[in-house]
Amino acid sequence: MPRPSRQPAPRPRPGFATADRLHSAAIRLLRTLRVEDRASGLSAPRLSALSVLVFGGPRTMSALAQAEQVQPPTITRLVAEMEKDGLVERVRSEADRRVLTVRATPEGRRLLEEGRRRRVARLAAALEALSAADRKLLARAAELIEQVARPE
Amino acid sequence: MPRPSRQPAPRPRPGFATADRLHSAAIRLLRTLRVEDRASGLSAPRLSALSVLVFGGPRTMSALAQAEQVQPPTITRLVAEMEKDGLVERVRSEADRRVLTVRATPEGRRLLEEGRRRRVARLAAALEALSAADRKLLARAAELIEQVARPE
DNA sequence: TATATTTAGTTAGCCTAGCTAACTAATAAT
DNA sequence: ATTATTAGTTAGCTAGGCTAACTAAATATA
Repeated sequence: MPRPSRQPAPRPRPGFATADRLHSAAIRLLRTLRVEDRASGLSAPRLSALSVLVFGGPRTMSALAQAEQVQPPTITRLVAEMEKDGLVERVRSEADRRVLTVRATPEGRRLLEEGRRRRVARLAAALEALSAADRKLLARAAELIEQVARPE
Repeated sequence: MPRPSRQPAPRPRPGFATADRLHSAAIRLLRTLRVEDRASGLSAPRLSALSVLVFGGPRTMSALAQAEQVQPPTITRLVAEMEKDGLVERVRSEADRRVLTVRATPEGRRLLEEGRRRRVARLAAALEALSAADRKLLARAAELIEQVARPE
């Protein structure tokens, strides 16, 4: 008996099952590592913004909003509070006086890197349960994911 | 010249570099897929809680709080609002009348699964840029990550 | 059995972080 | 010169985080 629906049967993409498993694994991985974030004393939005600035470099308010997938007013306030706490600095652009460039302060960078070290250390400890070959496979997988997960 | 620090030189763990790369890759991956979440009309905390209930099954308020790594009052309110919106239900336990079990409603499940489908579809599309062998490698990597990222 | 302790969850009240709408100031286009 | 566009802010609302203090049920203890 044919399917009664009006739409054609969904053609299964080759990588759908893999995508599903990879998606779940990534969620579970980050959920597990997130427990280390409490120790930093920074909220999730602050850690996330700081990570963009530290690992991706300084950028304008708008660019930061886009990276964080939030609206501009959210960034205005977040950055204002973070600046008050000495985590970031805003610099007015000479070329275009409307534009503000935000960058992490040394203190902000230090805090973020410390937190990241804790997360990565926990993951590294967990990876020791694997064989060297499996770790190698994961390293390669990380490369592939970076390749594929380019923000469009 | 020996290092002047008081602590012994940090012995590099075998998997530290791999852990670092994997961590970055996972962050970038989920950041990329997150753009699909707007379409669900649900906030990040709601999607996250719903995902625990749908994929991990019903659980008590406390267990949900622990899974979400938030304090009990946060869950009380989140669940109350989600119940009002028909996403979850609370059921008083017969055995212990203090305990409430939370579960997703069919509507909650439907919304979550739709959203997940969108995220996974986007990832699957991206994976088509890879060779079948590379996709196979990622499937294996997902298994390894699941193995390693057990919430302790 | 009566009381005390522990446990599950809620309420109150505060702060941060999300949003839209409406604004200012600077630049670019007409 | 004027108009339109762009970058960011302000105002004001809602959702979601916290701690402290509470209620009610279950468990332990005197």
